[in-house]
Amino acid sequence: MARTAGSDGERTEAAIREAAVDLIARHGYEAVTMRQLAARVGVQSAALYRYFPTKEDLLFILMREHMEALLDARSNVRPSCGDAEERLAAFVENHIAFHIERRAQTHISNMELRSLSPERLTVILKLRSAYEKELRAILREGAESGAFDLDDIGLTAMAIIQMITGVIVWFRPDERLSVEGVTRTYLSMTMRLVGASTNRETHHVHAGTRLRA
Amino acid sequence: MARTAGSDGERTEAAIREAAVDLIARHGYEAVTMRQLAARVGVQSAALYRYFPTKEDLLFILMREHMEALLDARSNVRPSCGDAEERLAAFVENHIAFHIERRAQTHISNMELRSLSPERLTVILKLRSAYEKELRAILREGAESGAFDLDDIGLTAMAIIQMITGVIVWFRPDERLSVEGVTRTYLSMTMRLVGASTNRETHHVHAGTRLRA
DNA sequence: GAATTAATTGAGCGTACGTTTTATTAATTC
DNA sequence: GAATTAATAAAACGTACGCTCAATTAATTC
Repeated sequence: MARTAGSDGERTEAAIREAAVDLIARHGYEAVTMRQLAARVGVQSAALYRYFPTKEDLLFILMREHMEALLDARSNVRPSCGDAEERLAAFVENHIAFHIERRAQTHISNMELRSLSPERLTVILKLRSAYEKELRAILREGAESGAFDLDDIGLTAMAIIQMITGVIVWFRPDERLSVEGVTRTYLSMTMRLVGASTNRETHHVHAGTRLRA
Repeated sequence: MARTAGSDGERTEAAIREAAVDLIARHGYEAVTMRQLAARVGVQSAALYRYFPTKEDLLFILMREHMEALLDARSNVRPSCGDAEERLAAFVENHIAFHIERRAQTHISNMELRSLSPERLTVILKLRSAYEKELRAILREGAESGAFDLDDIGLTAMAIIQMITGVIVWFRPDERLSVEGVTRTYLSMTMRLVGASTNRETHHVHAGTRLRA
């Protein structure tokens, strides 16, 4: 046989991306085969090569688009330029919302860096550090204005990123914890971490929900 | 040819483990081949099977021993039973020291869980949660005694683990940052995170080293 | 120093991988 | 409605994988 009735390039490509994100996030890039991916899409493996020249191209495209989407999401929230604490809160809230919504892509972007060629790895790492740079700028502003009290901007930035990205490792949205609740708690922890002055006030507001688990 | 002059089972097995840890941490379990591993050891791939029945057995053994070593290291530090803050400090210091010293193994234990069979995955996850349970116990004690001020024990524990394990992602010991300096900063961040009361004092002690980066 | 055990090689088995090629059919254009 | 383009199937190519087996040599035992 050959072209199937109702086949559509755009839909097929989207289906490939979707299936690839899910499979690679679940089993890892190296463990996923092109035949497995094709089967999930409902197509022969040769058909994949009409849309993505190689397996690594597919991985790279998925990762690059995820990073670009992260930077875009960030740009759309940034304009609200208040003080450092407001900006940090916006950063954290956006980060957590974005990563919970895109668990699978985030997993891939964090785990499969070593499967990229050196040049492509560089591209992804540049996008990543552009994002992290924004956090460092916020921390620096807060440190200089006295809004924050922290030891080391670089270390604090890494610690915050690790902490708030770590949510996707264990958090499942339909449990005892809502996205809002988790975001609120992480925001509170972040503020304490940077020694924000409004620390204690923020606290006592939801003192009633404390000490779960 | 066959048995080589000076060959020794114990030494060969140790060499296989060492090479496997390095290769798997660098390239990922799925990407490393038995032939590649054998070449690194300086042996034919068939020889590997004298020491490890399958590739997955090798992975599992490496991971299990790493987790057991982590729990052992923890046991040797725990007896110093002071208040919650002291115990938390001991936990964090031990955790960071252990993970910096065993970067590669930690990477493997965090990244290659999905390559284990369900039964073996369960074994590793049990060891992991036994470790995390200790942290939660410390947090609970501190929350109840009033030494700490935190929203949610479970979330705080996960946040701390993610934060202090994240050190191995970017930290390289021979840079501007010493192991001691990083540990001190992370300890300080942890204490702020849990709302420990001695927060501010600890701070001003090394106020002179602040605001790097 | 013969018998036994330990350690390894070299060849190869069966399978599955990423990818290419060619043919074929569906949709679109004119 | 013929010509063209888009989308796929089917088959296969070359390679590399995890792993096994038989043979062979080094070390150890008695």
